[in-house]
Amino acid sequence: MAKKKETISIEPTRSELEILQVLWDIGPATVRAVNDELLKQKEVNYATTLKFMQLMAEKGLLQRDDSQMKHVYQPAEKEEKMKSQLLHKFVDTNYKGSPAKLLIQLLGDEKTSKEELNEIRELVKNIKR
Amino acid sequence: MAKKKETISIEPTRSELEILQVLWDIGPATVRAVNDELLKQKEVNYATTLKFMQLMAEKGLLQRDDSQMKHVYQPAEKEEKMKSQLLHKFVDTNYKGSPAKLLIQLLGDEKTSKEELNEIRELVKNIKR
DNA sequence: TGGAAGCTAGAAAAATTTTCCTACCTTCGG
DNA sequence: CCGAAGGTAGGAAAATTTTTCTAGCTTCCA
Repeated sequence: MAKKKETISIEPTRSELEILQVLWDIGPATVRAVNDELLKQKEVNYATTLKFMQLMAEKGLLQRDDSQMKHVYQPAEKEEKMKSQLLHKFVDTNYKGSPAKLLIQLLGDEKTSKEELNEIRELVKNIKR
Repeated sequence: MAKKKETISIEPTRSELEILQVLWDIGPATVRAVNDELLKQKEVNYATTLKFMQLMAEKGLLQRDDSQMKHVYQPAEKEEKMKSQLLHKFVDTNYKGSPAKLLIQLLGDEKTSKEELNEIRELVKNIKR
């Protein structure tokens, strides 16, 4: 039996991704909870967050349980799946589809700390099989 | 003497990045040349490309030589510098600032081919010292 | 030399993304 | 029961990004 690998059709905008990230981090939540989380990062209006989450639910980015007065939202897709898709798109766009090119950039980049570099080396060493 | 590391202030939009990529690939070029390149990928209107490049020059994303009738444009920044910045922003947004997390995703991802994985291993092996 | 072809620039429209006002409903404490 | 607090939905507006039309200038060559 083959694994299903459909592609997520709707790509989140920046703002939508912020909301998704909050939900992945804290789990299913109300608009209020998400908004409170966002407030820790930047100024946001409750109505704006509400509208986004409603739109995202319509688009299929979020699922919502509206059986209660306080609707509870959660991401329609697992974080890993969405991130995988975003990463591959990023690699396609910026590294002509070659993850190795991305890695080269990472390894050669002054902004990548020594600790990060060591961590990366460890990772690959262990995977090596 | 300290190295300069100013941050590029303006972030390119998707469309702007496409144009930058063409210019990085083919070198300084006229709007016509860029548009022809873009046409290989998708349908684009000359006037649209022109307008983008004009705006990008205004924003400082491109530099232009308008001493001749056919203006010649080129990216204001080196590809590596811009890509580095985009990558770091991507890592911040999606991997909480940890490049290692990104790598884990890459290594664990079914969509990453065996060839790519091997290439990555080679890379890190060679870098190791 | 006359006109077609190619170029830039300005203005505007269209499309998408983001923001917020406000009306109305439900819940809850006094 | 009443009013305050907090919830949703609808409708717009604002801001940003993308697209296109067209006027006017220059070049080129038939």
